[in-house]
Amino acid sequence: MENKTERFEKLLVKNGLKRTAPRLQVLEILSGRDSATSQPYLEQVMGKDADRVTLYRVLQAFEEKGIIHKVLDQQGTANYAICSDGCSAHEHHDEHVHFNCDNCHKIYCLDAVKIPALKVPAGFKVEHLNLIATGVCANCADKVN
Amino acid sequence: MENKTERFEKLLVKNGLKRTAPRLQVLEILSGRDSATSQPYLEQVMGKDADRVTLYRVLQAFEEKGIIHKVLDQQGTANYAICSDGCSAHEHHDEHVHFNCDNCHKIYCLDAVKIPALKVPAGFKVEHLNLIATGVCANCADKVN
DNA sequence: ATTTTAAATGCAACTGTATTGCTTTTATAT
DNA sequence: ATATAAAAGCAATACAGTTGCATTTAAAAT
Repeated sequence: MENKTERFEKLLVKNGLKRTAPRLQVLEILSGRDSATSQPYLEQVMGKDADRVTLYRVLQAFEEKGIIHKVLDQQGTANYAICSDGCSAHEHHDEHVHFNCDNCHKIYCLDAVKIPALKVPAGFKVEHLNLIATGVCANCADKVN
Repeated sequence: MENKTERFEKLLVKNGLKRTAPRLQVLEILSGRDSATSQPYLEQVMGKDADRVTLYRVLQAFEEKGIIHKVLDQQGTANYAICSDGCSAHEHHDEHVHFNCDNCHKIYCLDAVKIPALKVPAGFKVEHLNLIATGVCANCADKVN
């Protein structure tokens, strides 16, 4: 079995992106997390390994190539999670529900929960659906009484 | 028939808020719009009639009293729209779908379109649902051919 | 009508997220 | 080994939103 770094390197090359240290490190971090990740978080854990601006640009490049997808938290901060298979630069297939925990503020991708189709008023043309549920996540259920 | 300003004044008093010029003016503006409104927009149209901070505080007070509800646009900026009847400080009943136009960037409240109930994984407890559809609105349909 | 007072406004400074322009470095192709 | 286009680094800036504090004012009390 090939190791993780090799997989990430192939992923970059496949998308026409150079194999650089900041990019590999971001992929490493994102893949090790169970919830969506923001630039400020990456900046904090990576310290001087990467410039603030580099992180923003890495995230933007990954999103454009369909490697990660963006979801805003309740403060309006962008958070990113690795896309499930089937996403590409041309088309994102990430129309699953996101869950925003009021307690720990993590954002989970509920990949199994799809967003139902919607009937909108005449004239409106829906391109994408974005459903964010807020509440208490499974990990916090105990702590919150 | 009582005039609009009288209605707004009663609305403020009913919610224990003083009848001030900035508040009345914000209600006036919000009621005259067909889409959700941001602080920066209010600041722009009101000019020196109200301080930036005052507008933020007015919007916050209105939201707490259930007079308006908040919806984030795709950039994460807060936008506000007047609540339909039935909202109060204790409970918001604004779980309708919001529509974010990719062309004019307006945010519409589709009051008629309710968010369907959702089945989430065990352990997660859903408190609120927030569904934003993006695409092209009825007004822009022609322009975008 | 005048005074009192709690609430609201205005102003200045600040925080945090994100972006832009430009220079330097580096991965990859030649 | 060299050339070059892409990426990273750095500085400055934009923009939404917040906080602390002094001043003003709506509404209540006298």
